[in-house]
Amino acid sequence: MTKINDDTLRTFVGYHLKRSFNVIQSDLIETLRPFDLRMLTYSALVLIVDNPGLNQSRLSQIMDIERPNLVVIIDELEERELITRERVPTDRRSYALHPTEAGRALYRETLDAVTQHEAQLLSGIAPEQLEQMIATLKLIETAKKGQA
Amino acid sequence: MTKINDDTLRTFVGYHLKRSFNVIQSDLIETLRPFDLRMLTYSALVLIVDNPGLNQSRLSQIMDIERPNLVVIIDELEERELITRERVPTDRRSYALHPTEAGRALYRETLDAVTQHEAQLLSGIAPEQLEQMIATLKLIETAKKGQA
DNA sequence: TAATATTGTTATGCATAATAACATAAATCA
DNA sequence: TGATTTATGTTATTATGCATAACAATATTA
Repeated sequence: MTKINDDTLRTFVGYHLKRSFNVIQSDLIETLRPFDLRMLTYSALVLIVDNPGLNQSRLSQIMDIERPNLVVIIDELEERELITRERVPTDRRSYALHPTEAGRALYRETLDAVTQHEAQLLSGIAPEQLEQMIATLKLIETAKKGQA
Repeated sequence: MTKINDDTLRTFVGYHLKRSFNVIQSDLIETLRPFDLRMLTYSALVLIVDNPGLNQSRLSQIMDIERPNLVVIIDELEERELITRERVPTDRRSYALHPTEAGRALYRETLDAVTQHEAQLLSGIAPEQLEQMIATLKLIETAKKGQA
């Protein structure tokens, strides 16, 4: 069983990003499973609770997904009565998204669970080191627009 | 156009990882498009060139994907005559994967392109800062097994 | 030898993500 | 004002990534 050489791929920042993200993602999926939430439905719920009244267009922008892909997510949250779609009088094309009381309750429950699971997963890493990394990740996030 | 609040999601390391990875991934997809390669077919090609003779089982392990999902990737690389599948005499269940000359040539071309594109994308970030981040990412990568 | 495990494969399903086309409504502009 | 353009949400469609079950061929083990 000779060890496989991935040194070439290791020269890419993206390779490291993907592999580490996979670990966190697996953990998150397991954490959300008992609540019957997927990553995207969870993200959407959090953003709606924190930004009540926003519309789907804005939500799809911040979530970095296309509007058509958001429709099914919102459908699911609405069907489960975690959020509501309300016509906006001043712009009858769009819907204002609001959490229900059940939505807010689920938000609190899941926030606790997700926070604790991630903290547990990363418990072996110094907080300052994580903060340092997040600062660099933010630079990458804005690299597209920021560069020449 | 009020700014959307994603402070809650920003408390999660995974959120930052995902957003920054998206930026790098978009760039990589564009870089690979002229070569008609996707991320996974590219990764597989690189690993086969760097580890000639390995089999699909081992390759799927290092790539962190399930064996069934590797089959189509290998099919494509073989069909394009970038690699070959060769029966192993000592274990007739498995195939030894080898790059063709065309495969090695494409490897060299794409390696240059990918390296340069990533360097350009991240040119605004200090190399030491990136190295520091990679060290942290490696810790996360092994967090699953490493923790209690 | 019989039972078990491994390799590669097919089939299948779910989640994520992108595009085209459309109806409705709003904004622009000429 | 009326005509054109733009924005919002939607449906349909497609590609990609990723997981599981089941299987034939082969190898290993008990």
